[in-house]
Amino acid sequence: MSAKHAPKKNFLLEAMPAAEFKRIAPHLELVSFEKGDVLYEFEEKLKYGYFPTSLIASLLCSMEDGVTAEVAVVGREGVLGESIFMGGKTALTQASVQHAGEAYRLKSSILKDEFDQCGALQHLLMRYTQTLIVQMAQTTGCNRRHTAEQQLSRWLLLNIDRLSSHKVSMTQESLANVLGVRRETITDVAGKLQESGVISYSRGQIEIIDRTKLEALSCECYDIVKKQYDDLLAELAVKEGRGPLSKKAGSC
Amino acid sequence: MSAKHAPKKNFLLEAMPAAEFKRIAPHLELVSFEKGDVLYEFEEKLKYGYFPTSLIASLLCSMEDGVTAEVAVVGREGVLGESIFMGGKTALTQASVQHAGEAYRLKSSILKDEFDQCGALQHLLMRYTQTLIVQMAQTTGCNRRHTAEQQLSRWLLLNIDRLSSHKVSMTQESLANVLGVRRETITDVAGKLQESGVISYSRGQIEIIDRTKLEALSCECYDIVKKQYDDLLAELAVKEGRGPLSKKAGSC
DNA sequence: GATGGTCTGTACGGTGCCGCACGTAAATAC
DNA sequence: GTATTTACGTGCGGCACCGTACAGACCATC
Repeated sequence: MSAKHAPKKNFLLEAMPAAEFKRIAPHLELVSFEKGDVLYEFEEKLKYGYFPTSLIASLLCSMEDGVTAEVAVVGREGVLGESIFMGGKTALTQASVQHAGEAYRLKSSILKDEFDQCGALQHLLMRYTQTLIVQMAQTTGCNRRHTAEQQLSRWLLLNIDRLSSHKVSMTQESLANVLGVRRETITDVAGKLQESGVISYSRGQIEIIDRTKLEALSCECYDIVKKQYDDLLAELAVKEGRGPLSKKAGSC
Repeated sequence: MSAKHAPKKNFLLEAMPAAEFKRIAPHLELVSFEKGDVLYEFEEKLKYGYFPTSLIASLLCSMEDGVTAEVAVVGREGVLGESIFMGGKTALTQASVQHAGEAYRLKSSILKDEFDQCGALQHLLMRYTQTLIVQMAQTTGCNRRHTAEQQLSRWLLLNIDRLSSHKVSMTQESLANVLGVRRETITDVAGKLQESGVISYSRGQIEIIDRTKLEALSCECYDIVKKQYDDLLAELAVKEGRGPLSKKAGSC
């Protein structure tokens, strides 16, 4: 199931120059995942890196008592399995599929080798890792300082951005897991959002009715992460047409 | 004030092969910082990367209302200013000095150029960035799930590890800022630790009396971050003698 | 159309931390 | 040695979220 040139969109793959993409294209496999699938566990040896096209995954920190907390959201703008190219062998977090969909997977060895060519892919992956770090930092602060309502709003916004849809499929139970709160707290908070006409919610189907209100209810964390994401995309778009990325010639 | 070969210890610099170190050595400047100094603000353009030898800095996420929350701790095992080599221009977080001390600073351009040689330094910095990511992820979860007492214990342990001392100089006010809680909460929690003979505390001087108890009071987050840190150090030690790092020959 | 599973709503006491206000004691300044 | 600053202690009401328990509402299946 080797991929044609960008049949489905992953923004990082899309931004690669054609010559480089050709090298890895034969090794890309498009695979499907269901909600709840775990791409890898914390400290697990990584066989593949994943470039989502339609799925969305959460990077989760799972605690001793079994509860979890989301560290970051990754969709088609990113990649899963940073530690492959960052020089480690094992996963830095758990990665869990929140919205079913597809991703290109690439064997760790291939990904690492291509990364070590010090070409465009290296730049792209590191650049993306930066946005991931900012998202993690902001999530840390958000967990410390903001209310469940703000966090739910932020989460919904981050996810519909990555879905290009105003509908999210997610039970209160699942939301509680990613946000690291009780299921009842979600019932409470989501209920308020529904009353004020911001969302409608029924048996795991959330529909965003009033995005503007949702943004107002969210905290600055959304804006900060969004800005990073936008900056990254803008940068990727500039490179389109697959010219060489602006990298110092001969630096490697 | 160019540096001799490793006159003070920064573990990353120490782990560089001699040939590479020679290239950057003339550009390293040893500089002193006081507690409270801000090395860079979030989104600030970075002039220098910093390799701490004796100082300890916090990476902080600062919120709209002026409050802050610590995202990670960086000491002589690490580097400050990742975004220089990760391809961005601006700081991903604020970096604030918690314990006065020294660091080697290196102009961004020099650091970036050396990084782009795809040699040992690149590997080292990326490897370190990984441990940083794990620390951030764990801090996120810790903020979500653990009590102020657990977090204070974790913080103290992380810091004395980096100081090789059992004394920490830090007012309750400062502690409240990094942990993202009220000053009074620190009074409360630190008071309990003092009563049970774990620490002694007087006007900004904390002394760890019973490290074992402190570890018991801390959460698993300390162990996880510590393990990452130990693994990194072990890896660096193996490379000592400044042989070439195990990097695929000719990959660049 | 009865059954069992999934998903959501509600209720109640408990607690960890907040916000605020004020008091005190040690260090510093002069 | 008096004044001021810095650091710490305390007390009280409040609130967000927790833990637990249970009830209803919707869905699938047969």
